[in-house]
Amino acid sequence: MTISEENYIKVIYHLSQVSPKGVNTNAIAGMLDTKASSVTDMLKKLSDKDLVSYQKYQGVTLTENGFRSAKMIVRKHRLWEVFLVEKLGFAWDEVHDIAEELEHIKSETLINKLDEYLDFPAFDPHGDPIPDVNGVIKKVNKLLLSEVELRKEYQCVGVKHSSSEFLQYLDKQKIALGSKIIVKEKESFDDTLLVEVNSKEITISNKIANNLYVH
Amino acid sequence: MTISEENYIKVIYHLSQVSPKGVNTNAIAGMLDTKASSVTDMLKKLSDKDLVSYQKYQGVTLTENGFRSAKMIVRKHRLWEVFLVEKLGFAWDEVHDIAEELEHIKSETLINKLDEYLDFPAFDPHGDPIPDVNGVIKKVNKLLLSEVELRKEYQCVGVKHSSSEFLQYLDKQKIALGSKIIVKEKESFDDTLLVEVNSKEITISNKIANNLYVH
DNA sequence: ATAAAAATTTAGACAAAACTAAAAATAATA
DNA sequence: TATTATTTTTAGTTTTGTCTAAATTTTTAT
Repeated sequence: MTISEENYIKVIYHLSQVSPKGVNTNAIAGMLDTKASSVTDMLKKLSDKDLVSYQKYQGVTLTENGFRSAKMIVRKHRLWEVFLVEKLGFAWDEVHDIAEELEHIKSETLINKLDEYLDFPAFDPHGDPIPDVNGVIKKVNKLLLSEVELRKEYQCVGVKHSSSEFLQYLDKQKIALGSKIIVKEKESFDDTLLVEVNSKEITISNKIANNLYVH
Repeated sequence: MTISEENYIKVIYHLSQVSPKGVNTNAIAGMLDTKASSVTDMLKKLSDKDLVSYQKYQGVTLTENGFRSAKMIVRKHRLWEVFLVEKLGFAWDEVHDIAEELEHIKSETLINKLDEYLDFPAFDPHGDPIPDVNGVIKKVNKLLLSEVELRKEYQCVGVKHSSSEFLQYLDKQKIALGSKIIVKEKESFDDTLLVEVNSKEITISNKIANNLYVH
């Protein structure tokens, strides 16, 4: 697989989680910052290689092969992110682009040795699960902070989108994965939350609450 | 720079060490396993980018820019090799191809953090020097085992070519970088050496002696 | 010095992955 | 249902890096 093919497969994998019955050409184009016509070309090629099943105008799904490949790319991406944060001391908002390159390094042995070196982590620095050597993904029932019950204690376990701005906001508020969090009040007008983290009370917008997973 | 451009620059850098007054088109083609005509095309492009100075039929040399870039690629390659051996437990004959991919990862920050993580090594697992962040390379006056004086103690510091077969031969003979070595006798007929390593006497062919650096 | 050999470059072509513009199919709406 | 809007595909180009075959330059050898 070329780097380009891998990027398509990965994007189709992620989009499949939202639209399992078929991913749209335009959606793929949007994610890859390319044109719909380029996507069509690539889908034909991926279909010939039995990585996706594709019929004109109907969207694509991953085949067994494509699904396996996708999980291995995601595995690489997330393991490299752990390495960058845990070993090299990068901040969690700095690692995505570098991991985007590292995920295309070919060697199977490399990634399995890296996995071992990192002590077989199950989650990456953003709380996303890392497929193991067989592609098995650990499930956690997490919910968005915006959906939790009042006055109950939760723990931060992940972020929905890992944009730099959002992650840096969390850093500034000293909210990290593992932080205990309790929603004290919910403002019914704009869904702003009054929460307790690190024994301090802060207010959190609905937009933030909609992007933070707790457990 | 594209990956392909980087590979050309790196090869020109290595060949320049042997032919400093101009590297031949064919030599480059040989190293990259490509055709001379492809090399000519690329040399024009690299020349336009001021990475090499090139005039038809006269061979190429690196410009200041090209030289700096080349050293950074070599720096990346060798730092990754150290990482693979020291941290991930690869054998020294297994790391070349993987480092060949890793050397093209773009981030400056990444490589400097890796350098720090590895404790700023000056040499890679094969004894080759690693350019520092400013491109400065530590020189060591090393000589080939075939050129040393009899009965004097030397230390292995590097290999000339790091082919798997050669490295595995050294492993088998328990010769590692840092091993003390003394040449006891030299057979004048075929230049075979009788040497002492690890308090054991072994015979070493001229071909081996011509590929092992000592100090 | 000249012919033969080797090395290098040019010219033209190809595959991969992208693009633009136009055509076709599907979805949405009056 | 007919029409419009949106999405997707097709057709034809472009760029990058490669190739083959032919032409040119340089080197070697007679």
